Amino acid sequence: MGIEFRIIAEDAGSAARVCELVTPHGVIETPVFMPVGTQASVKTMTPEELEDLGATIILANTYHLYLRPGAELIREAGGLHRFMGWRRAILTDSGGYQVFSLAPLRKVTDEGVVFRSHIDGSEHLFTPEKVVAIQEALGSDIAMVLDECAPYPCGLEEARAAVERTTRWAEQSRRAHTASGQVLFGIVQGSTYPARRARSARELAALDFPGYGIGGLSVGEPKEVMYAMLEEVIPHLPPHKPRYLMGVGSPDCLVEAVARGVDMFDCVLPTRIARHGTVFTRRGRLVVRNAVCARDWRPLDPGCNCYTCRRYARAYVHHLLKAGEILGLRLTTIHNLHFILTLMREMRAAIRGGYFAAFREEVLAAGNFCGC
RNA sequence: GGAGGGGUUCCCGAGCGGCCAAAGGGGGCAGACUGUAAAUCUGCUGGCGCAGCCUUCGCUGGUUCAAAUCCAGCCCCCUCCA
Repeated sequence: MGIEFRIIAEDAGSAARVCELVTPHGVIETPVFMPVGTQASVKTMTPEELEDLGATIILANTYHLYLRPGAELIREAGGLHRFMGWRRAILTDSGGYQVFSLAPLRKVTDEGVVFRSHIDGSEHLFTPEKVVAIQEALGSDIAMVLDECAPYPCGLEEARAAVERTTRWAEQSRRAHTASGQVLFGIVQGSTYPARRARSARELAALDFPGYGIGGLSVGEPKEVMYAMLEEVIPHLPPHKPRYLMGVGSPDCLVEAVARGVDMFDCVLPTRIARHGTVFTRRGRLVVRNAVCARDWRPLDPGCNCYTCRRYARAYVHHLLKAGEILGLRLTTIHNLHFILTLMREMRAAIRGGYFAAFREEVLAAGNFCGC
């Protein structure tokens, strides 16, 4: 029940590395960014477009797919890949994040999480075992254990309870997981407490998962705190296993996390802000929705060779966005995913080529990408 | 020609003597967004030397301490009847 994970190159000046992760649906080069397709769809994108953009793995969500259309239906379809027409790899998140994002609609107990459906209000109990079973039915390549994602800020006692529960649930999940062709990752928690983080990492490492998620970060804490937590956690994780920083996202955070040894990422930021009218450029963020772009005939990011930038001016994309045209959402999404996926490709090349330090400086010089 | 109804801040539209610079939408302007309850959410939207003052509710006069609100005349618009 292992997973093939090879280290291809390591940066001399940091913990950054290039690896290959072998899945039943292709080999993934890391550091990798996984576009988020919560409901079996990366919003506005077709699978073909995602392939063209160079995505090798995407993310889907257990909680959402369980509620609609249901795990059984997806099993009937022949699994998530066939259901959605995506040939490459899929990672399913457990629903642990919904513990955080749907806080008003759920109750956490030692047994699991009871959610009141955000769709129809019905109650559903998610236990670690059940969440594993759902993901086995979905047939993703990588499944995640149910965890308790604590909010920020979070008191020490609350954080401690959440980690202990998460670790206990991880053990139960590990035992419950039987699917071949799918691997299950554990998740490190511990809020912003170094000792909790380190302990969580050690305990999970002892459970010998094929990979490790680092969760409960980028939930509102300062970036420096997030970086500090990574430095606390990663030394305790086995070097020959993939490390996945869950929910991160912005270009600067990506390089900084890679420099600290993270291999995998997912984030809604590029796709969400795209739909809301903001795009990434080499010089920072650009709000195409704003009036300055109304008569701007340049592409979103001069020098970018994505489909959008090759064909359209800011003025046109601005108009589409103002007019509420669906194409506008698609064009900005294509651009932002291209930007992030290209950033990751360049980062891998930089690590391999021995110039990661310079590359990192260059990305940080572009400024603050997530507005905080 | 006759009978009704109506003209409100960028647009639609409420208000029908003071609590009205005027509800609510829309539009506009800006902000937020990091394992997606998110094509969403938040703020601002007459001017100024801004705890106050000035200009604004078709136009012109008038009544009143006080009018977008009442009266008179005029100008437009809509519906119906001839």
